[in-house]
Amino acid sequence: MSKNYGEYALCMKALSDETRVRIFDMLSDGELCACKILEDFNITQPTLSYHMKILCDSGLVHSRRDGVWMKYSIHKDGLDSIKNLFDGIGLKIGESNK
Amino acid sequence: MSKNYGEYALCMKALSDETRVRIFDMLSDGELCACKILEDFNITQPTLSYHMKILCDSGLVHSRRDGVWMKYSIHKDGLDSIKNLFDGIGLKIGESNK
DNA sequence: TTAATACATTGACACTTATCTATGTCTAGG
DNA sequence: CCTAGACATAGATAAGTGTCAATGTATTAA
Repeated sequence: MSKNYGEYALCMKALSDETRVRIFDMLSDGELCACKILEDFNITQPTLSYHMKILCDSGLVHSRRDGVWMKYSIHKDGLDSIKNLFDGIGLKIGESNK
Repeated sequence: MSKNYGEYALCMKALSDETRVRIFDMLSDGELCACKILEDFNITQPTLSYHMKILCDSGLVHSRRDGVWMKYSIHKDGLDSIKNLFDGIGLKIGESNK
């Protein structure tokens, strides 16, 4: 199974904006709706919507409707994918330092 | 110690390009000189120089002169920093799924 | 059906990015 | 002191990004 660097780059791009990496970290505490996230930032609602779309398209964040609200949470598979990349690199680096 | 999201975003931005994430992964096998890296890509030398500067500025890659050559390697501290971010998030997500 | 609320989409804009060609800088050998 | 090789910098440019105001869409409640 060869690595899909395009997908890795897409995930990194999703987290390459300070607002988005903050949102991603917020979601580690559990599911949040858009209006709750919006309270923490000085951006407009359309801008947040734009950022959430990028996070969801990357596969790192999952969304679902709950009535009028959109609930966002971390998509474990997406997180595991990049964790595996860095863990693998870390192992190889660590080995060479022994 | 609060998280420096700006630095995280900078690291992610450094890896948000497919060429750069490939280079970073290549470096997990050990130090490489620019001319060796260049062989693996269809880009010009100035473009590679541009990418290496971004990787170095992010703190993820270390560079040193060796005579005429520039040798690049992964900067362990930079890698550990983002590994800690994802590990921390992974732990919180894992806990909530127990 | 109407209104209110939450979110998405569109269009515009300034700014950033990835790439190239051309040129500059630094190091080692002769 | 030249020259050649390896890398960096500058300038140009097409494409992409983050932001907003304005508007559209979908859901719930009355």
